[in-house]
Amino acid sequence: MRISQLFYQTMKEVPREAQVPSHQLMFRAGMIQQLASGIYNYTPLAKKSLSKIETIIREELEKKGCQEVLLPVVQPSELWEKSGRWGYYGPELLRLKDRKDNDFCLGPTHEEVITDMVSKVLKSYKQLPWNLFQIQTKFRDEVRPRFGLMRGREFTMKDGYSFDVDEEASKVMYWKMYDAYTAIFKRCGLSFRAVDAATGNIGGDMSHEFQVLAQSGEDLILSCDSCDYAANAEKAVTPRSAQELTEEGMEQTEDVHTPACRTIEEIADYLKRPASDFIKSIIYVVDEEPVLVLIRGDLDINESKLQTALSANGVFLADDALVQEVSGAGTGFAGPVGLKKQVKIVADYSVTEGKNMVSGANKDDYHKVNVNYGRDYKADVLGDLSFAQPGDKCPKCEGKLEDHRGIEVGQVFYLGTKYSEPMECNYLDRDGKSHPAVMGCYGIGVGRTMAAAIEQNHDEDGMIWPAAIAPYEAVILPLQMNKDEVVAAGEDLYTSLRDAGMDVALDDREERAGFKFKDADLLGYPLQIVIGARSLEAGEVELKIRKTGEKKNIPLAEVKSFVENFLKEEKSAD
RNA sequence: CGGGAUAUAGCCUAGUGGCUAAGGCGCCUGCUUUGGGAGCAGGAAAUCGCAGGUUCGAGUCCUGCUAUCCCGACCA
Repeated sequence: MRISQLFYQTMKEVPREAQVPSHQLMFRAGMIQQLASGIYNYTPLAKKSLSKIETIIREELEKKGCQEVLLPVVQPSELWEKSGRWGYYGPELLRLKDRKDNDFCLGPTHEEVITDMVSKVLKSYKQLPWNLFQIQTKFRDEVRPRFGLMRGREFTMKDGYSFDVDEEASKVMYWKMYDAYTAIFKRCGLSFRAVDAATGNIGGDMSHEFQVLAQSGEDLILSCDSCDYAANAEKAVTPRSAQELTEEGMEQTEDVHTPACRTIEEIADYLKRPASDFIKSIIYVVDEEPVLVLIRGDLDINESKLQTALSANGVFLADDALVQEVSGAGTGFAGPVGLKKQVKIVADYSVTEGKNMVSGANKDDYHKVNVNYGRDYKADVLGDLSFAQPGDKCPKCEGKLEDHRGIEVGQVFYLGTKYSEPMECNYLDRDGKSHPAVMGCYGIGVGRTMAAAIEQNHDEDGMIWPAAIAPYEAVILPLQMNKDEVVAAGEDLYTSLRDAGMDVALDDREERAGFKFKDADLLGYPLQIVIGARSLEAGEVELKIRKTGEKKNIPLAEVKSFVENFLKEEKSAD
């Protein structure tokens, strides 16, 4: 590409809105423009990088026997009603109507459509397995889009879905995809970790996230300092377990007056006891049923674990009216003993760890002291509902968990028959018996991967692209555009590198040297090939490796092989 | 959805109720310059987010709306 013809513009300043490095730098480099909140235009530089990521994805998936399809963005509500998600997907699902007043949505994901598609073709076990993927636009009406491409509303995603005869075959497929993802992100030149993850709304019971390690990451990851255990903090297992309490030392419960003490902090302060002496009692609505959730006062309820523990489709905080109805008191005074309305009680292991705890008394302005698990109340479900903390013991070994920030660029799920059953995606086995296909699903955020690469690889001068996904692998910078021999050397080199199959740019603009250097640093070409009058007299050009800042003079005749070797090495997956 | 903030030229910003809304970046013309975002001269570019209101007078004050960002809640 001749930069003089490239559609782009670089800038020295960034808008106040851009907060994270990838957003700021992509803006300054003219790669993206914001069209609306969470919705962006991608200019040629961005599109080139995206395409390279997509190519890597396609190559690695095809190696595993995956086949590419293309499914609609606009999807009829019927499919979503069939899977049950039309009801509980919530406002993130952008719904619209056509001229005939029929309901549609913009696809935030494609389980429904693909399962429907496959069900029309699937007849026999002989056809399986299938693994289908697409690279396509998704729309999710995020409550709070932010950080440029990191959390947009409209974005490009590779989503894949596998169909197998049984759980065993599906799990083999799962690990095959795990390997493919590992290969993909390695080839993209990213430093990442695969971590145990929660499955959330999408369902299923096994999942890994591929997290690019970067300071600006939105996710908290906990990993063991001595074994290979790593998990998203919302999934990471805590060292707690259910304790058997003896009655020894348990004292009589008693209601105490605690006016206007609604939060743990207020009541702890008022009674002069540590937060860990309290039982935090929060009423949730779980699949339309009120549930009382208990946890020790110094811990927080992990809604993701709660949802999993109850095999629920969704968990939401109850509103004040429901709190009143269940507990008989205003918010802040609920407790497990003496509820006005008996509801299911779910408790974290932590409430079994102490005696004579304090909870709400289900009476306005009163708390109950000396509440003991087992004697005074029991939970219908007792489990691990808290967040693991850095420093906690590793659930797999004797090591300690340490924390990292991560950007989730991919996730793999084992789904089971969550979609194939309601959507009647069935096959006949050897004996003529019908079974739902066993599914897995696998996603990669393409734009987010690009943004994550920048988050992980930049300095104060600009981006530092991994060679495999750089918009251009190298740039040729003829410095004195008024000197014919400099211009000619640039043109020759440009032609020769391009003929050798390299993706290079030629900065043929009538600009001063400093200007070109600044632009080249900002755009982050892995390699800058500088052609200046001085070194050219000696038959040499100067190469600058963007990543290390290293500069070396090389005879013109050797440039091609040097660049070739450099790029080959940079793009190799280690 | 709660809290906070912002909206002035393509971009970044200044602008105390009062004259023709100011500067930088970028853009155009000419000269000059050519190894780290040069210099000089000239020029184009603004419905001050939208709608009301207060006022002799509003970019500036008030109300409503919209959009955007930040923190939190939320988030395959």
